[in-house]
Amino acid sequence: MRERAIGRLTLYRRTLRELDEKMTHIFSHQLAKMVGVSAAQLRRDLMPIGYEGSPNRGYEVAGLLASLSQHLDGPGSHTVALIGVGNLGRALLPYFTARNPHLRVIAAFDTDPQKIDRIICGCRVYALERLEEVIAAEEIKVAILAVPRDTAIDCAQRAAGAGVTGLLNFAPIPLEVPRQVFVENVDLTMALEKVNHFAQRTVEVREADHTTTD
Amino acid sequence: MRERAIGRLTLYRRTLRELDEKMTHIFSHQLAKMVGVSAAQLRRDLMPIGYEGSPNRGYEVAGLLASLSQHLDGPGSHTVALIGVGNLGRALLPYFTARNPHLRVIAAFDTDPQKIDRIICGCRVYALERLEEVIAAEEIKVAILAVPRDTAIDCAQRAAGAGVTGLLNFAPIPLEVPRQVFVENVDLTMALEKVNHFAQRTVEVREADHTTTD
DNA sequence: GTTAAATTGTGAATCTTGTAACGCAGTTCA
DNA sequence: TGAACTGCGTTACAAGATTCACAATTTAAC
Repeated sequence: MRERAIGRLTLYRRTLRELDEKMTHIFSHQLAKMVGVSAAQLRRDLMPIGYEGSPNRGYEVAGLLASLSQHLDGPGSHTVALIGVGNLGRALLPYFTARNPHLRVIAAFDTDPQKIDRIICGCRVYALERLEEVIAAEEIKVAILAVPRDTAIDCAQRAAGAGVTGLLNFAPIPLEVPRQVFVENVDLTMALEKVNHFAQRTVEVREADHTTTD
Repeated sequence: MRERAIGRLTLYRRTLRELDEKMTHIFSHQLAKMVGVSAAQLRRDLMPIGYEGSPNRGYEVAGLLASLSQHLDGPGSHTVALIGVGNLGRALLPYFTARNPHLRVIAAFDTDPQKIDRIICGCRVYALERLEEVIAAEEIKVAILAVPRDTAIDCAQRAAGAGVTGLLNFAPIPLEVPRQVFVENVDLTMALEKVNHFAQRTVEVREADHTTTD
């Protein structure tokens, strides 16, 4: 399925989870508004998962939820490793732990001896040398990469070699991994600079508007 | 200009900044590889900014850098506000401060009395009530929204009302702001779940491969 | 049982994004 | 000098995503 759509499916699921006890049915336009997409897009996204709503009653919340989860989660483990426990890593740990009980971060890795063997948010920090060992033993398939840029490529390759098939990469550098490994890049600096660009442009537009209407 | 392309322009600039002292010229395919895009796409992205490279010598690093910055940064202030100094906010502050000297986070806001008036990473934390006042006084145009979901919409509206025209939103909820305000949503939970989905799928594919080749 | 209202699922159209191809201009080397 | 490279800028094309529009369908009301 198309990548963007999968991302939105997770949003639908998250929203539905909160609705689950409040209502039994929901219309596409209602759910769409809560998530911030158009109703047409939501319906199109749902098409491939095969769950059908009924006209005049919409989707059954529980049923759609189950159907979404079945499609989103595979048969695998749903455990995650965090590589790099720096500033960002230490923030991501409680962030994900608090939000998603289904996806547990069960192992972290760092080179700092101060951090090794400590337990943060219920997650043990291992020495980076033990990356392959622990990932293989726990059969972890997903890793969050929050290491400095210079070590990112190496860490990614080692993780992939140990069996990881999905990477959430915060390092601003293209990773080099086998094609079957899925990589999602999150570049926060890029995002902020992009916002800045359009924010500045809006200032110009506003000023232009001002002068023309003046 | 197209939104995706602007994001890539920031990547080109960032990479060029590091190259600036190492080499005077660079070819499109070299820079493209460092950033992780195709050479054709890079050249295409550069088209609208009007900077011309020369065949057989490529682009002049310093010149392209200047041209990029001129197009990316507007005439405005280049200052940023951080709204919400929780786990994520406290991590983002040093993250952005360390990485981008051009884009300075100069004000943070929170409701926690413990944090108010403290200075973190050279950035003062104000009471949330003073949001409008400080943003207007400092003429801040860009804000990072790292508050709990329930307060995000309200904070966004207040920021927009005070003159902010660009928002980097980490709250997993659609904001309601005037159309001219640019919003970039970063949903970390969605990103991780997306990675998980494709990681699990890869496991299936691998197993399928295994059985067929077996 | 029939009608009316509302919503779904989906084909077609539109818009956006990425890729490939190609002419052109410098540069090098004979 | 000119012939052959090499890489740039641009245009044309393909792929992908989003929106539009509407027939089909279900329920509620009468």
